[in-house]
Amino acid sequence: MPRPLRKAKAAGRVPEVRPSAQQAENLRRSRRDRALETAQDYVEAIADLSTSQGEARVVDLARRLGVTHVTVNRTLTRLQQAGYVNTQPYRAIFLTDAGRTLADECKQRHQTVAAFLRKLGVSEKIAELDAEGIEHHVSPETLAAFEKLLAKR
Amino acid sequence: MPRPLRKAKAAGRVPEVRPSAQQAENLRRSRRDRALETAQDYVEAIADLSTSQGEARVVDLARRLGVTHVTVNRTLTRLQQAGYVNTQPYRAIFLTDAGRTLADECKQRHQTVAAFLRKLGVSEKIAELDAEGIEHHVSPETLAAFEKLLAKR
DNA sequence: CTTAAAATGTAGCCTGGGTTACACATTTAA
DNA sequence: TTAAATGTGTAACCCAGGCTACATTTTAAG
Repeated sequence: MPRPLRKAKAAGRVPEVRPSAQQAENLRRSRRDRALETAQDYVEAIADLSTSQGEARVVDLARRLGVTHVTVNRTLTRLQQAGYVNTQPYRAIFLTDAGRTLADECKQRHQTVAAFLRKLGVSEKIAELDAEGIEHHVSPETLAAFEKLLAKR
Repeated sequence: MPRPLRKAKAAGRVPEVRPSAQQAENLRRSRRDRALETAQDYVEAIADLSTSQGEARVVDLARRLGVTHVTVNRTLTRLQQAGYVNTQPYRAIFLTDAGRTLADECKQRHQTVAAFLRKLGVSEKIAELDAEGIEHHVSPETLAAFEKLLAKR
């Protein structure tokens, strides 16, 4: 008798159909969120540069984001279509109202996450590093929990 | 007379260390990490399925990860090249030692992050959801800080 | 005022990760 | 035993987000 290629299906058994579906949904959301991360990183960088340099230019963004100016350029096209920025050839980049709102939210959240990590005893540098990745996955509920702990003492 | 073209920057050159450079480096790391997230999600899912179902099949993975079997298939090819899994056509998927090690680390870290969030007062469901995204960005130092707080009380 | 340097734009390529449509293999039930 | 159902594989496409190489426009030095 040949070795069975697969195990027989346990008839009538319904082992945790839900958990798997829930997990899939979580992962799907994780991936969906990723589409917004770029926009958030960009508007945050543009806001910062506008403040510190007076205006945001493609090269500055490229330096700040750690990519080439080509990537910045193409991404800005998408962000403009999405309504976050206004750009004109060879001119500085400006945030729309929506972009500014998003930037403010992101900056606030980033600072909360970083401060939270520092409060836990994480070093300055690592807190900043981890916050950069974590911030995009923190729901309002979790953010509130972070703030609550920060308010203590 | 043609104007001299700008010389391309030497590849691999490290720019001066500046605040902006630091931020760029953080973001670069964030992106680099993303390349590992998929591997982690897959080996974790394979490990879980192997335990709960006796073996991990493509369809089960697809269901669990919330993608089609095509995506699973292509990703498994890469994971095999990376040395995390062993696959044969029409057969179950097995983790290599490296894959199992990675899976264990991930599972452990995921549970820590989720437990940490719950301890902060985040609801079960949201804790699970956020942990799914956050876990990939938690450095050993931050994980240790999470564990430390979990040990308290 | 010229012109080289710097900034910006464009073309084209790569990879990862998602999809649908269809082909082929295996399991299972009649 | 055979045919349908299920699982797996492959082809071909899409989009985001990296890149290099080259072209064009601005800007700034002489």
